Amino acid sequence: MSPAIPTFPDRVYRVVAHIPHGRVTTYGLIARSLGAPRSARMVGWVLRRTPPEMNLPCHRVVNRIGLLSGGWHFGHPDIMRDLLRDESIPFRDDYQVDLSTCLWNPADDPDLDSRHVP
DNA sequence: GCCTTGACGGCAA
DNA sequence: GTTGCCGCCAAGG
Repeated sequence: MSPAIPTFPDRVYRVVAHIPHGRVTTYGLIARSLGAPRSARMVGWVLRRTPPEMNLPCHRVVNRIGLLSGGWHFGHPDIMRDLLRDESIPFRDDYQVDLSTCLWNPADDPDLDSRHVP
């Protein structure tokens, strides 16, 4: 049978699904954990096409400075901001989270096999 | 079939 | 410290 090679979107979904409650990560960290440190943009492209049926915590993904760059994709940045605030995620500004205390690195999760084979 | 945009990031000037 | 450009890959006009 087909080995079911995990596609790029599948890997992104898996990482996002493993983001702990009350924590956030960045597009760059996700891309880097997938072995494509320069494809952070692709992560955002994948998340934009994320089916809502997956119920992925895509609101826990922010850019490298903690800004809710994808807030408008939830209808309004306030929606994303409210979701994060509901998880007690500290905010530095109205639309910027404090990565210093809630940043989560996918590579730090032992459950994730983010090791890319040569 | 070509050009522009896009939920980004790193580096140079 | 700020501003701008390039890279990456795909979809839309």
